[in-house]
Amino acid sequence: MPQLSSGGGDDLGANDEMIAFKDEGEQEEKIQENAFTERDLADLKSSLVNESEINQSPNTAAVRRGQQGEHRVFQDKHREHLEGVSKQQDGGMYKSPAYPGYPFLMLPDPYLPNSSVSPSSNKVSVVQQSHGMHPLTSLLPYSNDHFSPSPPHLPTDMSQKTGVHRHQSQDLSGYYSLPPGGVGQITPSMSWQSQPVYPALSPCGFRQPYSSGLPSASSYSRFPHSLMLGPSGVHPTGIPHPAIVPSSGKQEHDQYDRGMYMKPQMEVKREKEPKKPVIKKPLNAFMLYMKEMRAKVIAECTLKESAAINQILGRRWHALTREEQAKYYELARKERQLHMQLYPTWSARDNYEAGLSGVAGEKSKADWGKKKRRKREKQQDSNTDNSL
DNA sequence: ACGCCTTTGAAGACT
DNA sequence: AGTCTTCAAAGGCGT
Repeated sequence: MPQLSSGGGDDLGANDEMIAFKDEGEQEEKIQENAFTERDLADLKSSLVNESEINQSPNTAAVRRGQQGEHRVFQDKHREHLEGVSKQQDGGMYKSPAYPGYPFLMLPDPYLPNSSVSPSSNKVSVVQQSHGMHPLTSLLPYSNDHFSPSPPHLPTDMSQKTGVHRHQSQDLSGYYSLPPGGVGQITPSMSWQSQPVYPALSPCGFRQPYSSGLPSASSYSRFPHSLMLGPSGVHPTGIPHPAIVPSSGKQEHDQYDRGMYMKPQMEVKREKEPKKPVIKKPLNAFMLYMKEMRAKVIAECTLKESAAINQILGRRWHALTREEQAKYYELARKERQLHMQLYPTWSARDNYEAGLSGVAGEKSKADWGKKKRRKREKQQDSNTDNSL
């Protein structure tokens, strides 16, 4: 792999890595992406409309799968690259920052209550955003007061569950400058706040400033509202950890995400029907990227449909340089580490069908199999249609 | 009210 | 080991 052969410890942006992109046609895509014009957006919109008008043609899905396969090639390679990156980073990347910084989670000095981010500081404070925040993103702000390896608010079976496959990460301190038992502070290497992380190219390809649709302060432009932290840094609900949400599906997730915090109406509902909280999955790199960029796409493309936005973001994701993507991969890795640290007993399986069952992790295998079959049948149907 | 769409990546289940 | 499935976010839309 070119990216792995980049010298074992060399900078992420080695030339040979880019050559690999070019060979895979990614370079072309990048060029196209940079040239993503308003017309492209219109095309995308119209194509979306057409897709729906063409009766959700399975061919579209097939094409998309093909494209995904294409992407997978890149992703696989990229993943391998990042594994190499991670090894490098493990070796002290965050002692000597390789990246300009992370676009979110950490706030520049002006936004930090104690201005904890400073070259001389060994820790980065992260405060809570008020709404629309990723649960795990909000994990970071939690102080040691809130953290315990087995948070008291967790359902008891979380800690007692058998078959625990998670264990305390021993190398977490390599990423977070953790005091004994402490989480919520990060090593200071992300001295990113002084540099623009992304080119001034909008998600739609518009080369126009973000001044119109986004917060006027340029500093804020890198912090979409969904990633902005709230004033207090304290979870208003009293739930010690925002990654834990009521377990009944989208609606409550939305409540969580938008205000994060339970509305009175919700409290009434909870009184009637107490539900076990759900610990959400940590966001992967792309999800983190989407979370950051979504607001910009919405503002500049006047799009609201998430499906369309996600398509744009998917393209832009592939248009990112490896260095840019690596930032998100690394951040996602950190979040996984933190999540693992906070919830050592948590498993992704806990949330399988959690929304339907209302009881995380207790959905029967049979029910899970039903859904699998249903989806499989769905795909078979589309394949059948394609073959006709 | 709830599921789908749409994206990528991680994790778990399955073959 | 390799493949498949689910879930994570988001908000409009359809049922």
